[in-house]
Amino acid sequence: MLHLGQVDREDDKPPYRQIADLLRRPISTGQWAGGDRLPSETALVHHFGVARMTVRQAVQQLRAEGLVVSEHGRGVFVRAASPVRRLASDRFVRQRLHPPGTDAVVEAGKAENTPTVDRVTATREKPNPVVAQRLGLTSDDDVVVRSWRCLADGRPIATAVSYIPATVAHNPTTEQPAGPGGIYTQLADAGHTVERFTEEVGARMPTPEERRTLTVPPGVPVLTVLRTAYRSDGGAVEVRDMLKVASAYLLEYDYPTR
Amino acid sequence: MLHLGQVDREDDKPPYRQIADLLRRPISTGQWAGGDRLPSETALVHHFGVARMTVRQAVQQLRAEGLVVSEHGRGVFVRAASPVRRLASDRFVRQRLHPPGTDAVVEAGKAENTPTVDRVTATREKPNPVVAQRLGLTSDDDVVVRSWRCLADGRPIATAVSYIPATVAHNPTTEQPAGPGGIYTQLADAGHTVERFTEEVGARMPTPEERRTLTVPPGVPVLTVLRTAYRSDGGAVEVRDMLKVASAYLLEYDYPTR
DNA sequence: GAGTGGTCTAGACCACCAC
DNA sequence: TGGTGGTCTAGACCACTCC
Repeated sequence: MLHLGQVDREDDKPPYRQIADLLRRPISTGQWAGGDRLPSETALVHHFGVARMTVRQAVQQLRAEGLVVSEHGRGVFVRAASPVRRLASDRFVRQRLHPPGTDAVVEAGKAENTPTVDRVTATREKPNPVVAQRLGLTSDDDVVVRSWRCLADGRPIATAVSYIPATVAHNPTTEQPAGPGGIYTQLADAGHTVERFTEEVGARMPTPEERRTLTVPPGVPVLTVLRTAYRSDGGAVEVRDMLKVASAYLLEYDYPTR
Repeated sequence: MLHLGQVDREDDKPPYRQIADLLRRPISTGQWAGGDRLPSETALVHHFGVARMTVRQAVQQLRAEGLVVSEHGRGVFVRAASPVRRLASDRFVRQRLHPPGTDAVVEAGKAENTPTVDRVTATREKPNPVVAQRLGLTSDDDVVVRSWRCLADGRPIATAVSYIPATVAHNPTTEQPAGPGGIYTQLADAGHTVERFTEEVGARMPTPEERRTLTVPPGVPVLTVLRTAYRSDGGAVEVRDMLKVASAYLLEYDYPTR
């Protein structure tokens, strides 16, 4: 237990908040490092002299902040400060466009991250209003829809859904579930060289289903990235809807003043 | 109450999750619109035939997802889908640099948002390691630190801290707490015309203190934006550390393929 | 089997809000 | 004043993990 303080029943702040504060301190100072186990709930109950629900509420608070993760039957653990992946937009695109090979993500961090892709699907559908608007289509046109999931070292870190007008993607090579790596290259081969991207970046909490798909612990938000790719004539050739586990990504952008 | 289903005690899924699912449905379908009040806890207790703590756990789940907010003594309300602000990076910069006047943020949404700034501070400090590295300084150099808080219609939506080398900012005009609007203009006047920016964008849950400063309800993450401004000679003239309420922002970037 | 967290119950008192 | 959510208690049983 070490030096954890005590709850002050005179204080206005409710006990569960005080306990959360007391637990947060050794975490933020690094006394408890990533991976360390917190004292068990029963230990905390005895130490603070409160009911178990009160301790649980404090821990729940820390979970919501993303500071700890609890594992059923094992304990509550300080979340390891996850190595941040960098997605350098420009290099990212260059690598994707020039060597047709390598896919996924360029990262500046440790090289042991092995990016893989699974859950690849490819269908032909009518576009939803947002996609239709961005691609300059009507709801009668067809779009080729591809989706996949990105993993690093086998752990899911992102999902993506790509929409391409059927008039652009009717080329058989792009019709196959080609994986994310080659889409822009294939578009270029088909005469649709991408010249410019826009990205709209936001963040929110994942839905329970997204949490399952990405296996993110509670308290970690997702970055939402909606990318549109344009040809030099200004026509949009792809809309890509991406969801990235926030703790695994740092998006990098570089732009001139004018 | 309408058509809310019932809990299936045979189901593996614990009752509180089932209840959360049942409550989520009318919210996501729009049957309960933003601002609508959910049935009271006691009503839900009677309807589902469970203990109050079980209902509270379900509601807590929805709160963590940011779907609802609870107000002490009034009820639990569906969160209004907040009007999204757009920060168009390029226009944003152009407006700031050319007409020295207008500050804050360019937004494409409704025009009734009146951006204001408060809690402006300006000090002179030694840089922390991250800032020193980015500005190419040592920990012995001085930086001029400015911080402020951005509000829209009086509601806090972002905080920012700006670091400028004292050698750049020693000009008295930039020494004053000038507010965020004019910094780049003032730098240009002082001969440090900014040519290029990089931004690193991430997301995380706010700390309790950040929650207080930004008055964000639980369940809403913050976007972290670290911007570095460069002169044409490649020298960094400013590092700006920004925190934006995720539900109020959509960051927009536009970049070419190469 | 012992220890852990996950879930649930049936109460209790309090603070806040609207009427 | 009555209804709302906020907090707390003192139990209970379960599922999971590790030995």
